[in-house]
Amino acid sequence: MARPKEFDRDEVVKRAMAVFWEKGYEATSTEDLLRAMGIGRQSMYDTFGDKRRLYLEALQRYQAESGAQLIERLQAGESPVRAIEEVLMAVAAETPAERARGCMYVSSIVELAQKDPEVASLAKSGTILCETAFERIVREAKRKGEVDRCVDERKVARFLLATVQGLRVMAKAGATPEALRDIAAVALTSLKSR
Amino acid sequence: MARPKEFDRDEVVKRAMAVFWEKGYEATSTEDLLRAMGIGRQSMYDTFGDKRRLYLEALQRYQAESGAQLIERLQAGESPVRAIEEVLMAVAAETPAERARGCMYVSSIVELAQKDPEVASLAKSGTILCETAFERIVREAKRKGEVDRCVDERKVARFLLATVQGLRVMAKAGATPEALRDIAAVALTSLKSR
DNA sequence: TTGGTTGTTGATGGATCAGTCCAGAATGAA
DNA sequence: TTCATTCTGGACTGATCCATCAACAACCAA
Repeated sequence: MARPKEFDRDEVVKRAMAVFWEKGYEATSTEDLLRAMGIGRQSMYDTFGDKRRLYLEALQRYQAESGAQLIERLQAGESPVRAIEEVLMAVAAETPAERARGCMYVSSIVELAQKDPEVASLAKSGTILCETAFERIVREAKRKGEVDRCVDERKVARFLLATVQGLRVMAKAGATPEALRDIAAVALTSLKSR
Repeated sequence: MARPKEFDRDEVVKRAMAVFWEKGYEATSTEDLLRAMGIGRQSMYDTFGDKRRLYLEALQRYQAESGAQLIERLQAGESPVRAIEEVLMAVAAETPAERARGCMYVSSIVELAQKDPEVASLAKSGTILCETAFERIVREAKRKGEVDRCVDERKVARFLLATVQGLRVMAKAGATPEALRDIAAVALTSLKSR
C-alpha cells in the first residue's frame, strides 16, 4: 500500500489521555495535545477526527484501564473485605501528585456529562462496570461470612462506588491522607454487619 | 459624587453564579455572562475586574449560601440523626434538572482547584465549614444518645461530607433517585452505633 | 447651570481557538 | 524506477476568546 504511520496509535492516545486527565477537556488546547503526543496536527485530525473524538477515545481507555485495575485489586486481596478496604485506602495512599490529578472519570462526569451524550453514556457504562465489580465482591464476602447475610450487595456496591468518588473529590480539595483514611474507615463500618 | 450604577451588584453576581454553576468556568464565555447578567461589557470589567474575579465572587456566594442552607437543615430536623438523614436524602429528592446541575462547589474543585490557588483556598474553607457543621450535629446526636458514644464525630463528619460529594457525582452521572437513596441509606448505617 | 466624575455603549485589539489546505516527503507495489 | 497512495509539517482560515478604548450619557455637588 502506502506510507505507514510513524507513531503508535495506542501510545499517542495514552499521552493524550494524560493531558486531558491533568487539565480537563476545555482547558486543553490542540496545541497541548500535539506537543504531548509528539505528532503533527494533520496526523491527529486524520487519525482521530477531532478533539472531541480524541477525548472520547482517551476517556474510554481510561475507563477500561481503571476498571480493569479495580477488578484486579478486588480479586487480589487476601479476603473480600480486605480487598475492599485496600481499594478505599488506596486513594489515601497515593502520592500528593496522584491525589491532585484525581480521577478522569469523575472529571468527565462533572465537566461534560450534562452536555455530551456520549460522555454521559460512557459514565453510565462505567458506573455499571464498577458497581457490578463491587457487587460481586460483596456477594463473595457474604458467602464467606465476612459480612452479615442481611446486607444488600446491590445497595452496598452503589455506596462503595459513591464513596470512592467522594474520596476523589475530597482528595482534589486538598484533604490530608489522614482525613481520607478517616472517610474510608467509616465507610467500611457499613460492611461490618447490620 | 457621580452617576450611580444602573444594576444591583448582588443580583448580577447571582445571575453570573447561575451560569458558572450550569456550565463551569472554562465553558462559560464573557458573552454568556453579560447576557445573563444584563449589563454591558465595561460595567462587568469595572465592577468585578475580570472573568476570574467574577467567578471567585460567584463561588464565594455559592459557598456561603449552600453552607448556610446545610447548617439550617441540620438544625431544623426533628432530631440530629433525622436531620442528617434528610440532608443526605435531599439530593435524591431533587428534580432531575437540579441533580444534573450538580454542585458548584464540587465542580470548582474538580475543574480548578489544582491550577487556581484561590479556588483551592475556598475549597478548603468550604470543607472546614461543612465538616464543622456535621461534626456539631453528630456530637449533638451523641449527647442525645442517638448514636453510640464511641463514634468519632470528626471522622464521621468527614465521612458525611465525602458522602454528599459522592452523591452529587453519582447524580450527575445519571444515577436514579432510587440509587441515590440506596447510597444515603447505607451511609446512614455508619451512624447507627459501632 | 456647570464641572467633575462615573457609568454605559459599541467598536475594536491582539491572542488563541479548533480545524483545513496544500505542498512535499516517504512508502510499498508493480 | 515509477507510480499511486498516504503521511507529515507549516501556513492559513474564520471564529471566538478575554480585555481595552474612546465617545457619549447620566448623575451629583456647587
